[in-house]
Amino acid sequence: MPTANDYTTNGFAITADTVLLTVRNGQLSVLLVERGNDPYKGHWALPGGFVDLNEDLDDAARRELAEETGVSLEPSHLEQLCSYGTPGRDPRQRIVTVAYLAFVGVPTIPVAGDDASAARFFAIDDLNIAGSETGTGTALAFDHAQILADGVERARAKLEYSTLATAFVDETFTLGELRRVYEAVWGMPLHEANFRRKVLGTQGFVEPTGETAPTEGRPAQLYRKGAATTLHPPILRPTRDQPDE
Amino acid sequence: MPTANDYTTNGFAITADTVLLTVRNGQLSVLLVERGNDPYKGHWALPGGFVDLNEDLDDAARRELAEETGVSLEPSHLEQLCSYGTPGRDPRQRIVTVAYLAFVGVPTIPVAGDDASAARFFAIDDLNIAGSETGTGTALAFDHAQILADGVERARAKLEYSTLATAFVDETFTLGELRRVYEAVWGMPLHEANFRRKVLGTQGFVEPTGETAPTEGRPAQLYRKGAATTLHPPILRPTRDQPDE
DNA sequence: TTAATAGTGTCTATGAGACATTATGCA
DNA sequence: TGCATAATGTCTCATAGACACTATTAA
Repeated sequence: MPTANDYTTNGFAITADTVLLTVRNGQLSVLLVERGNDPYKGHWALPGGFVDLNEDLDDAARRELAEETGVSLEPSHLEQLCSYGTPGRDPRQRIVTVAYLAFVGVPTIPVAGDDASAARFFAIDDLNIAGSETGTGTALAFDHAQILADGVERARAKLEYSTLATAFVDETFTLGELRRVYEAVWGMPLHEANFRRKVLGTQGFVEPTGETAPTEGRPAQLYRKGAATTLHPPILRPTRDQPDE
Repeated sequence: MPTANDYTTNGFAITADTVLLTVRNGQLSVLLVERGNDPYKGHWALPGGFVDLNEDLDDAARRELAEETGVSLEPSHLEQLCSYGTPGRDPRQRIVTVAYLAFVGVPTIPVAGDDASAARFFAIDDLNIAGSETGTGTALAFDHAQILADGVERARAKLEYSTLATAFVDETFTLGELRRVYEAVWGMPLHEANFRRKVLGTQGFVEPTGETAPTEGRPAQLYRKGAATTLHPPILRPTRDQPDE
């Protein structure tokens, strides 16, 4: 098994890093690993690592995620985010990182790292990234704060026009659970009745199972993901009504 | 000046290719270069080439575009599209291509190639790419047909929620010209009166200059790009009303 | 009974699509 | 005058936001 040092040449190296998002305790959260080696030893970073010379990019992202965190992903649940290759972003050599984005529900995640010294979830609001108002002092390695910020914004946008939200809940779920996903990712409360009307009015978004689940109040109908992947019409974020200006 | 062969090692190489789109004669078109060397000698390809070891990715995209086609772009008019790195996509060695997307108006383009044997525009509908119905036999080099298809789809989507269309017209333009951009990119006729109402009703999209331009019929008001970059509300493509199914 | 959440009904404002009509240039 | 395009007005329908109200469970 190659280690990072095998790739330290005088040419380019490629890494594949993954922004794995989930919703835990009502908060949008990301899976990070603590780096066990320099550079940035002891800092938290996105799981990922060097792409092998005969390995496809997304295969590398899945392999590194599994090695460092124990999380195994279906190939379909991984989408490319962006690539980052500014000279100097890694002090060792010229490295171009292809970043991926993944969305999972909480119960599917057995976090246990092999290569990294630790792996755990952080609430986005507790990290210092662009687009997050609060944030204490957890400084991410490399330019991973920027990558994470780009991934969070992509996720927020995709909730509007895709069925992505169903990736964050169990196989069956209530509309309240689905709404709390939207609220956690967008960071704002939604109107319960209107949300229900929009979701049920969008063909193929969810379909009822006929069963109910207990809640604190009245039991809720259970739904499962429908056949649609894109939403017509989209479910838009509430008014960010100031034009650019 | 390094040539491609300088990069042929047993490691990774990075290329930066650009999908440069414009609207010519009412047709969405892309700038391609004819390859002067193997592999794919004589085939048409996206302009681009190898990234230097101490060069930023978007700098390389602009440099290669200028060298091969004579087109100089502002840095701001270039956005990253996606990266393509499947093993075997280039027969020489393992190459990861970072693809960029650019939008220009026709008059800004003095096409003249240095490195490539020829450079010219092709109407998207005349190429064999996904998402294009017709298409004669121009086979693109490498996986550039896929990259081009991804770029075209990105452009179509961005017209909906951004002021991108103003990048395809002159500094001042009529609403008819702007509408014909939308019609060319989306490949469908738009309702003239409703288009006008939506554009003028979107804060910051366009602002009147007070001057007029002659047309075949009644002279049209001239507008220039406004301060907005994103559109609230978006101008959505007409009904693709069949859900996924 | 109260708290809490699920679920329904309705009023209003807004924007989209469709269409009719007028305005203004040129051949 | 006829033609082509620009520009305006208006009708209808669908959807979003807001809000009131009912339903069903547990404590």
